[in-house]
Amino acid sequence: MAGVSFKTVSRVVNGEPGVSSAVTDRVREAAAALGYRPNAAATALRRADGRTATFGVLLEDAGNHFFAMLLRGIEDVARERGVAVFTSSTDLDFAREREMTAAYVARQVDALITAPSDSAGEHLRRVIAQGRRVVLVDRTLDGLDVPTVLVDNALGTRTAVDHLIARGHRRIGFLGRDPSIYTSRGRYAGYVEALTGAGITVDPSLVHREGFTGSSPRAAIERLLDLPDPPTALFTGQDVITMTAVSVLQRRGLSDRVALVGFDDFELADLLQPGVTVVAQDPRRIGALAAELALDPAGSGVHLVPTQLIERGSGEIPA
Amino acid sequence: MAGVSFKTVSRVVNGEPGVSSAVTDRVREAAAALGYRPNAAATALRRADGRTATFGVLLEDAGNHFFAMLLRGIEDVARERGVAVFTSSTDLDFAREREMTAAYVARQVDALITAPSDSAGEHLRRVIAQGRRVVLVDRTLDGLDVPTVLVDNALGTRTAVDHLIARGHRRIGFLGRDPSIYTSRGRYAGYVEALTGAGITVDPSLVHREGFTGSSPRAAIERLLDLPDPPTALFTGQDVITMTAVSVLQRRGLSDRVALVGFDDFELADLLQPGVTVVAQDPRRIGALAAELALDPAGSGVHLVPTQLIERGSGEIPA
DNA sequence: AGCCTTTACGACAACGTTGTCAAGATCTCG
DNA sequence: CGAGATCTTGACAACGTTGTCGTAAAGGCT
Repeated sequence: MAGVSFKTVSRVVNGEPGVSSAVTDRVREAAAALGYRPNAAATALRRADGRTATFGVLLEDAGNHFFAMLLRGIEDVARERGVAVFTSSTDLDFAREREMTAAYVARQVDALITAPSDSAGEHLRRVIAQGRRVVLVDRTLDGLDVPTVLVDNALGTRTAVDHLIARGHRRIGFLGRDPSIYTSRGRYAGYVEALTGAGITVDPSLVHREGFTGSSPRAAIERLLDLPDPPTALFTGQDVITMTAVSVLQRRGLSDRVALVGFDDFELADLLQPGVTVVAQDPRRIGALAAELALDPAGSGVHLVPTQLIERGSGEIPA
Repeated sequence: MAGVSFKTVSRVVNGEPGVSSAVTDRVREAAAALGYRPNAAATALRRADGRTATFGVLLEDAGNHFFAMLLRGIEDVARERGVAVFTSSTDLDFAREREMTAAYVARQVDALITAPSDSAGEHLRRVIAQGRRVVLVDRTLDGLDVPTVLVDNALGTRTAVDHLIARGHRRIGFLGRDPSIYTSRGRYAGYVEALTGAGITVDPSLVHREGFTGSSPRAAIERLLDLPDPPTALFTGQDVITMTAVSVLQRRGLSDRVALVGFDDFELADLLQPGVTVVAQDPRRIGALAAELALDPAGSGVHLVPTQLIERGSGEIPA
């Protein structure tokens, strides 16, 4: 339509030098009139560096507030740099994790940003060996030397449990997710450290770790509260479990009697009665940092994003 | 490595007939050993139908619970069918909307699933004219004959406002988003219909529509409650505004005095005091339906997903 | 004017696949 | 045992770009 070779179009579109301004204008006009967009598949295929300007993001659940905000953080950075983002949720299903990793690799993503399960080590190693960039968020795996963004789960939990201990609590329940989840292990470790640091022995009957016990968090909380010598405080190791605890405590009229601190902030935590004290993460920042590491060829190492204890009432109930 | 031509590899990988089982095994072994994955860019480039098994999803905010769940619904269906999903949030910024649409078109998505702004008509028309599949969710545009998934915003709102009227309320505040948002217009229309249907004239001083008024929802709620003759009930036209209303009412100690019904369900709505009555949508179903329409070449028309009034207490406070 | 440099373009190969076609090997059946 | 059918495989073009190179035209210098 502009009466030039397709190579000249390529030059104009990519802003390469060596095209007269008259021809440039003609090409631009024709491109606008036709709604021409370069075919990204062909571009990626031909480019020397093979870059596709695409990330693959693989998280547990894009419907969960924490991961949704993490995704927003990735998006924010990606959009600025013209990178498109594939997303998918695993729901902790390893088959899906493998399948989606393969799907992203087939689509030649420039980087895979993922919160891996413990089992992911093997296939991630292959992905890395093929020279594809991998960035880990929220969770990590031994022996994988890739840029990683984490929080100090043990430290955050220690802060929370110390906070409860300082208010006189000795019997503090722990409600955590399956220990096969990296964050869950760190949080349990922090709980144990805090208690032993204060000279309190860990009472296994106050500990619920999903997958070990088999029962649901709700049943576990009920069980703890039904003990002859029930806990005076609860630490919950994830937002969903925290909300479950709030629900159970409310239904039993114990909201103002049993202290509660949860890991992860969530919407409306301040509007509940009492407000829920939490160890907050900054998932948007975690995501943004991960995306920057994915874009920076020199990016490496483990980056810790700090957590913050937010007092809202539930964690300040004395023993 | 398997000692065959690359065409034979293609046959094995795609399960085409006419390859002996011995060769198939050799190829599979070699592929496994090398971690070979077909290059999706090359495949898409060469395929007769040009399919990329990729969707582009463009919503307002993946961090908002409604859109996050909508995205999950899309993901659920997409994964089943081997489709990868690009996601991006516009935050109502039209420049981003255009930019990301172009980015998805360049990447040859099989379908663009989007909640369009009013301004998107022009560029979407071009995208459709180029033969690319477009599916609208949550919002629609006149003169775009594409598969669409909506809820009946006016009906849902009428149900909510009728519910308040049935409990004796006559002065019912309306707190909505910018009328440039499709859903916001339908919800306001439903509010007006319900009131006039009950013989109540709409009092403009009880109506806040962001963008018209200029002020924030929080300021608007404060203003309404400060009126000499304040509303006895509020209808809030979106989850974020509902949460703001809960916050203001709580701070003023009016939670048990002023009735409240909100559009959109949200987490913890049942754990607030009182529980928040809402007109709930089923965003996951909306997303799943949209994805199915995107995959089905025969999919067309406007599909309405029903809303449901969930009574939790705040909407049952009498005048 | 004659030569060299620069500018502005096009021709062509290549990226890694799939679709088409051809050809050799093997099987079937009278 | 031979002719035809079928089965298995490879050669080659093509998808829409980018990178390399060639070349005609224009410009600069002596």
